[in-house]
Amino acid sequence: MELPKNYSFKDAEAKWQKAWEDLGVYRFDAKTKQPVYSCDTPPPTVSGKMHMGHAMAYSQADFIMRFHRMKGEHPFYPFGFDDNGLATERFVEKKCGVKGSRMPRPDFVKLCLRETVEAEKQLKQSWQGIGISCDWNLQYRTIDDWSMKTSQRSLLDLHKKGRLERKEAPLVICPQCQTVIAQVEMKDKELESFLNYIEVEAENGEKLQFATTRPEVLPACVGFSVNPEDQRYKHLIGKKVKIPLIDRWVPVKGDEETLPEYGTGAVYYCSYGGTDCIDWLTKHPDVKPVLVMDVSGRYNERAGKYKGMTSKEARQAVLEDLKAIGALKKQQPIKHAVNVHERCETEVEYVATKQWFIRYLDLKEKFLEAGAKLNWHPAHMKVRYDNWVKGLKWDWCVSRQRFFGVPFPIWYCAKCGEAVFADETELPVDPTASQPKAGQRCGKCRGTEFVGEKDVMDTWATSSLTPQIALKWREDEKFFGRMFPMSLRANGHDIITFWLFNTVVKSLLHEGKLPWKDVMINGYVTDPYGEKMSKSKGNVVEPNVVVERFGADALRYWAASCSLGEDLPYQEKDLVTGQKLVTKLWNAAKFCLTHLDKLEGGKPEKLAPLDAWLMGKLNQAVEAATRGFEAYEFHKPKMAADHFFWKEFCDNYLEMVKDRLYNAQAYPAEDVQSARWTLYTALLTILKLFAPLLPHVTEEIYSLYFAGKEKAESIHVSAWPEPFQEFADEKAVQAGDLAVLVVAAVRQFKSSKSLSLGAEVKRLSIDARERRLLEPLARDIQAAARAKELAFEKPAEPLQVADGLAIGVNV
RNA sequence: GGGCGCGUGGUCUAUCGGUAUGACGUCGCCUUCACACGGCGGAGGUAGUCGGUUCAAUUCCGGCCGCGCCCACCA
Repeated sequence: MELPKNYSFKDAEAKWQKAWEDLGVYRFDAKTKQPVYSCDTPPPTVSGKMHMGHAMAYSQADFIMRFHRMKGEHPFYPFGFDDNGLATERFVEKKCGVKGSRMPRPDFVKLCLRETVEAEKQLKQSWQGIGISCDWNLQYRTIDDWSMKTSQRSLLDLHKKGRLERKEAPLVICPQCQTVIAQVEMKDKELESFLNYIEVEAENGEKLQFATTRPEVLPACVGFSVNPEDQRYKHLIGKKVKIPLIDRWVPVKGDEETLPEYGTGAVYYCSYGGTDCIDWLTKHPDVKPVLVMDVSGRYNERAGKYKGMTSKEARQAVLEDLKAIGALKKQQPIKHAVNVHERCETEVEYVATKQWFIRYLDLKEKFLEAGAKLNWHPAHMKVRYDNWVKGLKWDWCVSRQRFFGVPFPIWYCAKCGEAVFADETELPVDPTASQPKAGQRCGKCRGTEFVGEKDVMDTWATSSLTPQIALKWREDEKFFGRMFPMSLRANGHDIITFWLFNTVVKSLLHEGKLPWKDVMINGYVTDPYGEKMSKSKGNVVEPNVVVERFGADALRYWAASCSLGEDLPYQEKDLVTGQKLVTKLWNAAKFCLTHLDKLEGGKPEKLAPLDAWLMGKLNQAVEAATRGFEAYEFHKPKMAADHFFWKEFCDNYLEMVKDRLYNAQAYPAEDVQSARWTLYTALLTILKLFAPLLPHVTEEIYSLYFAGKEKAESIHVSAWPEPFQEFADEKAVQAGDLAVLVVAAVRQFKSSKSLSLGAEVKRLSIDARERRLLEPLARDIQAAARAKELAFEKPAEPLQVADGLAIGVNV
């Protein structure tokens, strides 16, 4: 058997990606008798291209899935696309030159659907291009009818469980752009500002001051706080103070959080000046908010003379008015961080609106317990989850004032405003385009006219259901029962607090258990200097380009080079390393196969000493690789396979066994048979160890030779190697290691004399004390050293090989 | 400001109680038979910094410095 001279990764990778798909190598079979190993991977958003971070993270998850497949488990490995939400709207608006807010929603939604289908095709190609072994028949989209149905079903279920509520909540708006903005559209900005000291009068006539950076919200002031321990003010707690300009009396509360040393130690609260104000109002429910700002970003009639102004205008006006009456006592310049709208850099405003919430703050303890039951890889990532849960202050707001998303299955009674929920049989439903089913009446006033909820759900409300979406939740109960919880979630460390946490929440609320057993958390990809890749820095490298130049196997090899959870800089040299390995594998296989035609018979009873050494080393590599993959530490299998293949197998074994293969007639038949069997077994095992990392080149070699001999049609469904316990022979390993040292010493000698490695040695002397150990390997050593004679004797000019062992080389 | 992580030869990285792994680069040598997309050999690090625990620390603990990520409108 002769392999072609060169391996073309371009041809082979394209060929195998297609063949795997055609042959259904990765197809999930619901009737399988094998234990199922399932994986919940992130659905990438369709609004972008695949980037190196994706390439790394999905490769890392794929290593694990490929390992489990070979271990004899049956993978359930679906792939999804996340295509609802703000990012997609932006993407479509930009691409088509439209504005979602300026066109009829059904038209916009239709447009988004069309564009995302197109984008998904390209993304699918990118993911296939790096050799992901998911089953594309299990593909889902977070906006398709099934996902929508699942998401709406989840909402109805939460309603039934009393977890859904509609309540007043602050919404972030940009007063400049006059629009509602999302968390992700905000950024931090260090701002030069003034801390304004304003005087108020207490009930008892006492004058005191508070300090604020936001005097403009004064018309909305409803409360006042001091620290309960603060001797200056504690006697005022429970009394009232009069806010100037609006002459409103507001209550003074005692709050631990009010720091005596900041400003004057007194603070005012407005509805709403910021999240702290909202918190304060939540803590003091007896105080009613006075909402002075509308969604337009302008003050309304409740702001009195400031009506119609924006914050910026009001700040000016309020300060002037305060100055005029002498209430502005001091202005102290300070720097502080504020949230601004990323596009126009305007400070954001908070206005109160009705929103849908999933009530879950009471379950913090449960969430912490759940987090503790998950198997985190790496373990320290759990802390991020814990800190997030402990820091939660809000229920989960799931409504968004957007267009392209999963609609709420909710109408409101046109008469009394009472919410009416869709029936589960109607799902998926768009309440803006349909009515509740016939005969439905308002539960409160018996009204028969309804208005559909216009808001759509937050994208996390749906993507937090990926296990339910993939596993046909409430559609195929038997299947779901068997498959849930899933085995593994692969997740980036940046979205532990969103995607991972939200998925845990939904799963606990719906099913009362965790969605998966294990989680593996991946890191980021940075540029060669450790900086995050971003368009604005111009340091973005595209995986498609990398695959084109170096091959998917090389890309994956790079992705395996860091430990799980670590950030990895993209360096071209690392891709070259992978490419070299692929070439080396090809060449080594080419050599082996020319000698395997004559392989006859099965496993020998006893191995030749050198072969026993190699098998001992092979066993170690197999054990290390298996342990590594089982612990999600894919870089360990990589190192084990690398080391065995490159050092032990190529550099030493092949060089030492060559003579036995080329001059077979000069050796006993059983030694030759031993060599051929070892060669076959070691090569096959090497291919298998590398198969999860380098699926293409290993499959190519396997298919050209081993597929015909072994039972599996693809290396990826062949059995993961087990150590050959019957050949575990410590003495042989020890002897082989020593023989390798002797050969290395001869090489070193030749190198130091500027001799070719092929140069003949007249006589090689090995210290007689090692005769017992090395004599069985004498012929192999002699052949590798190209020595005409080999003798166990005291060397004339000794070269130190190891402690206690010296050799002499006579050329 | 809070949390988490990281800081190892020129560059990236493994190890994580007994002076350190590998890759790339670099220098020298080697081309008849798997591979010059190669082989062999050499040089190069006292593991950010200070201090503590220990017979022994890169590895454990604490301070500091630097970097990254997540969170947070201390009015």
